[in-house]
Amino acid sequence: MSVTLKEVAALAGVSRSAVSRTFTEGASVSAKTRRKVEKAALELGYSPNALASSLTTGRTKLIGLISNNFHNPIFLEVFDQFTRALQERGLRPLIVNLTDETEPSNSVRMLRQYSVDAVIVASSTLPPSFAKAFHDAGVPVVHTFGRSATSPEVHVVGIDNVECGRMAARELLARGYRSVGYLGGPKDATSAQDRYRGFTEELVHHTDIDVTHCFADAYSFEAGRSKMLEQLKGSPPEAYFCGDDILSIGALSALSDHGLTPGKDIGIIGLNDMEMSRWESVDLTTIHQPIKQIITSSVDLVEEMLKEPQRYPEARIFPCRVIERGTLRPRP
Amino acid sequence: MSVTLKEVAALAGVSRSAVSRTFTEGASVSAKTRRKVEKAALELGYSPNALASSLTTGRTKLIGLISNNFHNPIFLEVFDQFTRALQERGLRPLIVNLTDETEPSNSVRMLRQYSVDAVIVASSTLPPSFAKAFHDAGVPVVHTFGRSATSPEVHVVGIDNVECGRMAARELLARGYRSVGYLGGPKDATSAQDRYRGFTEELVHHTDIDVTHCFADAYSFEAGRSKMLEQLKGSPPEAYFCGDDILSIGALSALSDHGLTPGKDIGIIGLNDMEMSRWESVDLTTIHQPIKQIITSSVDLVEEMLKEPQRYPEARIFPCRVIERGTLRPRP
DNA sequence: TTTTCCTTTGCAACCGATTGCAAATCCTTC
DNA sequence: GAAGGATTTGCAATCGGTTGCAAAGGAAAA
Repeated sequence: MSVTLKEVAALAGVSRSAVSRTFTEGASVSAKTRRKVEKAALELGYSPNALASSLTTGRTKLIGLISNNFHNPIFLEVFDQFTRALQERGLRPLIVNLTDETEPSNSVRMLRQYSVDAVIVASSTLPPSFAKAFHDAGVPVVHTFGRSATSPEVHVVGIDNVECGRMAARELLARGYRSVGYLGGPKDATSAQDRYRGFTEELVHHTDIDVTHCFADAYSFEAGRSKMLEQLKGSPPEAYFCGDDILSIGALSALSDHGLTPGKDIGIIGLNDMEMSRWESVDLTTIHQPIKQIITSSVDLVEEMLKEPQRYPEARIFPCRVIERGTLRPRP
Repeated sequence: MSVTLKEVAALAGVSRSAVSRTFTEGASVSAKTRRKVEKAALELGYSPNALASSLTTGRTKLIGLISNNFHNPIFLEVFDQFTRALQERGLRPLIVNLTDETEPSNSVRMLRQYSVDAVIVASSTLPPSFAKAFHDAGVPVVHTFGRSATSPEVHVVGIDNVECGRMAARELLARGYRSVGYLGGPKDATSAQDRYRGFTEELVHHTDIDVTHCFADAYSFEAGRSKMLEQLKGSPPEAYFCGDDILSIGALSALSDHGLTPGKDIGIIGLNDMEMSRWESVDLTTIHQPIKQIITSSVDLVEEMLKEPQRYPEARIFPCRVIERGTLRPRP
């Protein structure tokens, strides 16, 4: 079927080692043999079998990329960035889509079977223990969008979710809202928990402000929408911090059902600043999360771990900032 | 580092073949040795190295998944479906993100280096020749969302784009629009071309109907929006067939800029019926493309090609249907 | 118990590469 | 032209498995 080292060696009239060496960076080959080999390789259409070489080198350049957020449009951007960043560095993403049915522990085994060089867990809804399982199995791991504080054993790249919660609270205060709510992601997601904590912490001394909260079932449009519809049945606060742009957009849809104008009747501030939030029809005030930097940094970190597997774990935290658009009333 | 066959064999007190055989379906091992081996494997935490075995078996269970549409939200659904369908069958997706910078021919070489068992080209904007390159290199390939007519050498799964164009034209006619336009995807995409052809073919005998057309630069929100803004500078037709929902949504945004109400002032019909099109705020009349069936069928086809590599190429075409929502005026 | 046949087992070669080591070749330098 | 050192080369072992083949073991039949 496909051309092997041996055939190239035969055609070039050299040993197999010579061929191998012409294709490995920094090996010792004379210009003459290199020429012969390259000619033969071209003629035969040879390119080395990465998997076979991984056997001896111990490196596959395969990186497991695990996620479970296939219903949040931000993840299209995330995948785009990740796949580009990885392939720019000659690494190949092996995707794992963690659905509710799939047993998480399976993915550890499976990725080990394919001897991935490292794993990126790209999700804020997977527990730190999940990322740690890879670490324990001896697989270098980076938890992108993970919780920074309580993950001392695993590299984390992302944002300070607690601080984002505070930031949202401050923003709502600054605009004079007297009652505010948090509409978070799933209760068991660390991001939802941390944002909640920051949000309430910031408001705890403002006893004159009414604070409520609730958690959506998922980071998805439908979840945000239905949770907001539920809220609107009662007496909702003046403004909401939604734990994610897609929740915000779901919430906006619910508002519109009730004939409420965002920014006027009810304030909404999101988190992420995904492309869609910039659309004129959405025009969502939100907290910008520097996705691209986070992802580039994650892949940098992966590369560094390949060189130095026992590297001491670190948390790389990127600052966020409020992007003012049309879904909060103006500052007084 | 990781546990190997040899160590398990040693612990279990059997030969390496015995261990190998306990882990390969349908090999001949007695219940007794199987028990011994399984015990030892469990104790050591052994799982076979898929890549090493691929060397002899010639099967990696790696499937190349190539796309370039990372700016169309429908592709999040597409990736979700593909990754699930593949992993349900024990296959692993190796993603290639074809950006403008990446040389397409590189991806052929790269995927061969990783000896993928097959390749899925999931894009309607890549030329048939791209898919064919894999075929020529001896790699089984399925072109999902590809052009059916002119690709006799490669398996294609998707829809009849010409027919969809006709369908859109008929729908606009049925609603009494007297001037209609086609706002297509990139001019060099076969899907954009075929939809255009069907659309104009259907209208060619309706000499009383004014037909115009234009092509957006990409299947993206921004491209749809800016192309529609451009159209609105002139004297636009009464209704548009947009070659994709995301183009439609971009177009809707442009309409709203001009204070035009879709369905009332200007009609829009899209194609795809992605999740977002169902959102109340979008409420897009569109032609439903059965994504899930297309993807399941693509993966089925991949599986069948693994069994029978020289399988005669076929086109699997799925019917589409109009989904009526709010962006066309009612039938008279 | 012996013969026959079927199942299970281990040996050893092989898959497509890499790499340490020693031999061979090439350059310098005298 | 020979000695010396630096490069380049090929051999052979190795990575972690699979598999054809022949030998060993077991069960059934005689």
